[in-house]
Amino acid sequence: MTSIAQNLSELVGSAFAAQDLPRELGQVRVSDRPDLAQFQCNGAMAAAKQAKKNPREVAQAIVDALSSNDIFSKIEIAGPGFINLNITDEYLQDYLTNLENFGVEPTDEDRKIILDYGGPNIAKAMHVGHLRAAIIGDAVRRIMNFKGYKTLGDVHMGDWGTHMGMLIGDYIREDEQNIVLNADMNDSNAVQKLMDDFAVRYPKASGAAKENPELMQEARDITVKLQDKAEPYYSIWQKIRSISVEGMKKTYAHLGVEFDLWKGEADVHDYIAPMVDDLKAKKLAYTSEGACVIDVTDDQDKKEIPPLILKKSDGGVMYGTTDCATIVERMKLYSPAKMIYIVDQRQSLHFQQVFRAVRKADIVNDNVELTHAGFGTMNGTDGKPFKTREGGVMRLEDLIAMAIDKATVRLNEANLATDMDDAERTDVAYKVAIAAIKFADLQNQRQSDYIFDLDRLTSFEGKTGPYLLYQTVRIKSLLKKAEAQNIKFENAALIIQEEDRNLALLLGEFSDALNLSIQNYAPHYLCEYIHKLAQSFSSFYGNCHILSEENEDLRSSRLLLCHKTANQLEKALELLGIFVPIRM
RNA sequence: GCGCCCUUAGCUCAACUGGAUAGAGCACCUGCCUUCUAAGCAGGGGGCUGCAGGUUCGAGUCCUGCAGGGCGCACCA
Repeated sequence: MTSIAQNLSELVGSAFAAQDLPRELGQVRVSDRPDLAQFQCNGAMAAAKQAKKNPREVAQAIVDALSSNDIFSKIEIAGPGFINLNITDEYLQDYLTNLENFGVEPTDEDRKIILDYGGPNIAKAMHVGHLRAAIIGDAVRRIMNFKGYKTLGDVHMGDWGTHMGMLIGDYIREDEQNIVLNADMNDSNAVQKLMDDFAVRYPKASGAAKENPELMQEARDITVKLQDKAEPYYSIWQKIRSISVEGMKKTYAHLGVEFDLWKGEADVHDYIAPMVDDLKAKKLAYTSEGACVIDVTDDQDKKEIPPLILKKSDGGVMYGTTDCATIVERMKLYSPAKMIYIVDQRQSLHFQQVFRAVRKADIVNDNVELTHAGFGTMNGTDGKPFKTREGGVMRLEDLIAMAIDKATVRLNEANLATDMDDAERTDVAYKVAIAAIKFADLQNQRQSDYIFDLDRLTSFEGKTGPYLLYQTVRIKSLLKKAEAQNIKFENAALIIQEEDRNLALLLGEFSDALNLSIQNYAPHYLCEYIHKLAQSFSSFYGNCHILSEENEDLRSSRLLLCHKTANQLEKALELLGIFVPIRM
């Protein structure tokens, strides 16, 4: 069970193979000229080039081989050698009637896939800069899980670097470390107060260290001591970390972003010393300018790649060190097939260094894929890296709150809100808000920069998350009415007519979109598909009688088509981390 | 200086990895709520895909050069 195009690819591929041509050239895709055909295969032209034959002759041989097949209602050669294909309505009915798992074939990969899509620093308020990694990573995780991959999402927070030295240094200098040490973790007010304290103190300490070299040096020294787990630094750190994690979990939960592993840089500390010793023994690590480094250059390099620093000259470790050690740990614990880092594109040199280092050190072999699935920078409407009017970065919680407010206003304007109780209204506003934010972000291609536009992120009309929810809710409302009228349609025969055909064909594309998203670690392919499906339904809904259709067979058929559409929309949205309210 | 990325409609973005007539949303214009939710539908205008060459049956997509923008280049993450 796959998509319609994949099914056709097998047939056409066999026809190519029978002509001693590469099977892959039989790849069939949905036509980009729907006025000419439903599906197309372009392989004949490529095959002709390889075999030095006339493309139309090659195409003709394929067409002849396919013509005995009764699932095609049209097979034509067009232009230089396009093979245009239409399927019969009987085939389409049959495909949809037997549709299982939305046409998605499970993978047979049973090793783990590790997804790294968090990276927030502890003690810092989460801001909109954390949005993309969280949303894209969570969607990739959900999508891969649905395909049957065994994923592990790791938040991998920044908790072992110099920024911790700055914060701890500030507490000690002000002699206020007891605020942290004595905080009662069971008192939610105290915890909140401390988080607010971090939010003020950290920027202050960080700014001061940047201006004052002595403070910076002090922060570095404390960081080294912390990394040696010396007191009182380590105790203060532990408390800061556990409080921060609590806040972080709350925000991620609010966003509907989930992780399997709540690990940080510090968790792999014990792997570092043995790893460095091993690298020294292998003569890969050496001392340069007082630091312990590993060379990662390659003969074919066109640019200079600096070595990866494992230990700074003061003995401290950097995030490259912990990243390598994390890979050591992941190999040991999970022996994964892939590790995918969904991290800002600007980190690409860093990941290149890390990946080379661990391959060179034989920490991972060629059976393990290491990918930096980078995403573009979030810019403001002026094209520069995003800042609020006050010059800061907008907090993630503020963004969510704004979107919820806007959704609540919109909801109160609608007539149907009057009979909702407060709990339902709150739930609907929340779901609409999250859908708006997530879909606005996810529909962008992952790797290019994008403009952070608050109006767009909290927009509910047009190509938005709420539009998709709305269409899904409309179908579900119809189905509920059908149920209330005791209309049974689950076992109805599908009747494909002109009005239904586009929607029906689209239902057979789900797996194509899903696979593209997986291959590229890019949810925007799935977004594109969902939008097309929702639009196609909306058009269908506007043009056809469904519940009000007088012909009972046709009515049942259409209800069944609606039912399948709703299921697919709801599932696809779920894979993006978007959830559908009962009504809106 | 070296290297990576980007430039598509007025704006924000797509284009199934080289295919046919480059598609959506916003904004603008024209219709449609006494039939299933108007957060909607039907339709319209709007493009030398930054510029110039090249590769080939075929280029927004690949190669070269140029212009403009962003980013990264040893002890921050």
